[in-house]
Amino acid sequence: MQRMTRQRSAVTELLADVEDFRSAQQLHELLRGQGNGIGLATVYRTLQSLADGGEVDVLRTGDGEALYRRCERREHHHHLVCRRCGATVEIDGPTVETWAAQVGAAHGFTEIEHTIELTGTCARCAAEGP
Amino acid sequence: MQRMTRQRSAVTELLADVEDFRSAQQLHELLRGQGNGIGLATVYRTLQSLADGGEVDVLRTGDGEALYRRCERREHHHHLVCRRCGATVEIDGPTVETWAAQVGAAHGFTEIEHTIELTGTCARCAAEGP
DNA sequence: CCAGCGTTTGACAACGGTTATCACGACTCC
DNA sequence: GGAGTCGTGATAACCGTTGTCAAACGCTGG
Repeated sequence: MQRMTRQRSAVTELLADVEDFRSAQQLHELLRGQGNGIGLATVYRTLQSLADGGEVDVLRTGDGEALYRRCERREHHHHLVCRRCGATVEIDGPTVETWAAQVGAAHGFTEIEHTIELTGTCARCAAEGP
Repeated sequence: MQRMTRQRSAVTELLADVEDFRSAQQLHELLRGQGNGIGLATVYRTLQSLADGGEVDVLRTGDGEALYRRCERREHHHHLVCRRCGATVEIDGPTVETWAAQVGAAHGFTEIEHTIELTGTCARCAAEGP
């Protein structure tokens, strides 16, 4: 049975405020910074259980680090992420969904899943220059 | 300057034989097993340099492990991978390329890159049952 | 309100994949 | 053949993440 603790609500509230994908360690630091004492292990556990429940989305960075974000929509969708500032736009692409299913079926594969993530530089970051 | 050593050619030859995505550690074991003494660090280094040169493709598994594979085509493409046996089909999708570029541009993002990977169960594995 | 009990927490250790270190060996060019 | 360069490999360090376990906590029924 799931219990509501101070730590758990601190994490969910923080996620509600933060727009972009953040690592577990960043979230831990933020919580510490705002006076909410919390253990790192607890942050990981909480994020994991939220992810399992589909409450947050998980993204793997190029070097294997996991990033978390609370998304607007709970249904299946993808992301367009700024490589500079992490700003994120939620995307849904009926086009690619059907494309993925067709390609899989064409090669005799079943139970197709797909990972689609777009990365770019957002307008604001592009304006700032290097 | 790149030098051709016994270890380097052992890795590239092994990659030429192996069809599916393998982890650095698996490749290391294979090399050891076939009598080719080689250090783990060297395997990592070699794979990294091959990946930098676009000679092999790198795939990140769900838990952050890196998998390597020597692909037929050097141009940009994607993969359909069997989640059971690792069998891989190379895919190119003009559809998704243009879709990705359009979606990015529509949100003011520039220098769009995309990650698209399909996972499924191949016909052979599906036939075997659980 | 309180006691009891199962859950959650958190400091810390352990883990697993990857990368850095550095002494040694191999190769190259003169 | 000697000097300088580059590659190797055992080992240690790294870093994100997960396991451990006693203590603290939240809930529930009395």
